Amino acid sequence: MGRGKIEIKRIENTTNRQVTFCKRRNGLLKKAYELSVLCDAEIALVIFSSRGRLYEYANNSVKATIDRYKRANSDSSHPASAAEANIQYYQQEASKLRRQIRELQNSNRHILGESLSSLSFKELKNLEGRLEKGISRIRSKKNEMLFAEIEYMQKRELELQNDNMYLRAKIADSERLQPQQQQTNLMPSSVYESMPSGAYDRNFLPVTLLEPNHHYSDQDQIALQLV
Amino acid sequence: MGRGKIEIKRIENTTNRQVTFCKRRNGLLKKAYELSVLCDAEIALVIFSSRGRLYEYANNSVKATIDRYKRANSDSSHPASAAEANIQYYQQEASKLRRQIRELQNSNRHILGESLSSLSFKELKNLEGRLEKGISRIRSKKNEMLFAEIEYMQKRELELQNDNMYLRAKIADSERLQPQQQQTNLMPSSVYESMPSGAYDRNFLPVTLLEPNHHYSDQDQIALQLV
DNA sequence: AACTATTTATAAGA
DNA sequence: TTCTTATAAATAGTT
Repeated sequence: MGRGKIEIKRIENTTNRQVTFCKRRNGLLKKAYELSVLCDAEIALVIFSSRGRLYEYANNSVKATIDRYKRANSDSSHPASAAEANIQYYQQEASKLRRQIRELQNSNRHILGESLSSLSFKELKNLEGRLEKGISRIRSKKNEMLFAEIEYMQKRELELQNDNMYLRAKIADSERLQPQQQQTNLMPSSVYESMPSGAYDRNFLPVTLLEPNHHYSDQDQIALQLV
Repeated sequence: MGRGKIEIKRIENTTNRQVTFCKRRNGLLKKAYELSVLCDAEIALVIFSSRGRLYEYANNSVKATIDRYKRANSDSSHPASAAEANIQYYQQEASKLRRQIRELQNSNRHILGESLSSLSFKELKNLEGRLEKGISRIRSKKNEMLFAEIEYMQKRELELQNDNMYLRAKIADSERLQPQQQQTNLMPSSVYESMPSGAYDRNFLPVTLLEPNHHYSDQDQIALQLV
């Protein structure tokens, strides 16, 4: 594969041999990986370069696969030791778990509209239905959060109005008791009086976005635009 | 490398997976051989198919190379017994896999609109977007299948019409040659003549639902109502 | 480390 | 399974 064809025999030129080793080693490792994934095979690959450097690939672990190799070669005759039995157990466990993961990943992919080719029309229709239900639940949840936030803000508004009234009453009192003092700016006109109150007829509402498990203080407010 | 590109993920279709395994296994063994010869490397390759069959390649011997591998790995760290190391490895592996499963299950649940309480508003919005994309992909796929089916039916209709014309011509011929015989019912009026032909102005169309990887015969047709 | 002309591998179909 | 063929991927030789 390349500019020219080469015979399969030892490459005598050292540099050339090293470069080719590097390229083909990577190729081989990649192919081993692909085979293991595509075909669900257990693979162990150990490579020593001519200068003794070690490279390896294994989808499980080289040791585990080699153990299995030894067992497979030993004719299944002699009884497995306790340790081996243990290892077998864990290997089975792991492969069960991997299968489960594959299934979940598939289902996840399907739900997000990927790898759909393997599905039948009926399955697609089913999936569509489930997605629609999911999306509507998510929207409900969003709405719920928004309304909770609005409610919170309305309560807060009332509190502030009450405080406000109380403060103004207090100021009015103090004016009555000491009318000779200058008090021009002590009683600002309230924002709440200069616009129609009540949240329902607002088109835009800055709300604090409630974060779950977050303790609120007046400092950390986030403006959120209702869409 | 082939008629189409494939994703590197487990091939779900069993036959397909086995065929691919056979081809790629041979490819991998060949590559391992070539690397060992070209670059004077020591290689051991062990492959277990998903059904447990063993394939191997080694230029020296698997055991010798594995021994060298063990020696190469054993300096530096203290030599825990192979069995112990294995068990540790698998225990870690299993717990990693279980965590992964939990995460996937969570994500799956969220996608279907369950267990939403732990999500923030922003995460919900994000999720909504992904679901919308997913649903639109699913709908595209459904449409694609329906259109493919319609196209197939249109082709089939044309074929049948042609056959029909051919048969009627033949009957007409035979009538001309043997006008003395009774032939009252030999030439039925065609369905295709008694209704406006062409699929475009139909509101309802019975279609065969193409199932992927299914070999079609005229026997297994499924009526599908277009919605 | 890139680049590319070729060779190889292989996916899909028969 | 095995063969064929169109296409994707790997890589030999070069810069």
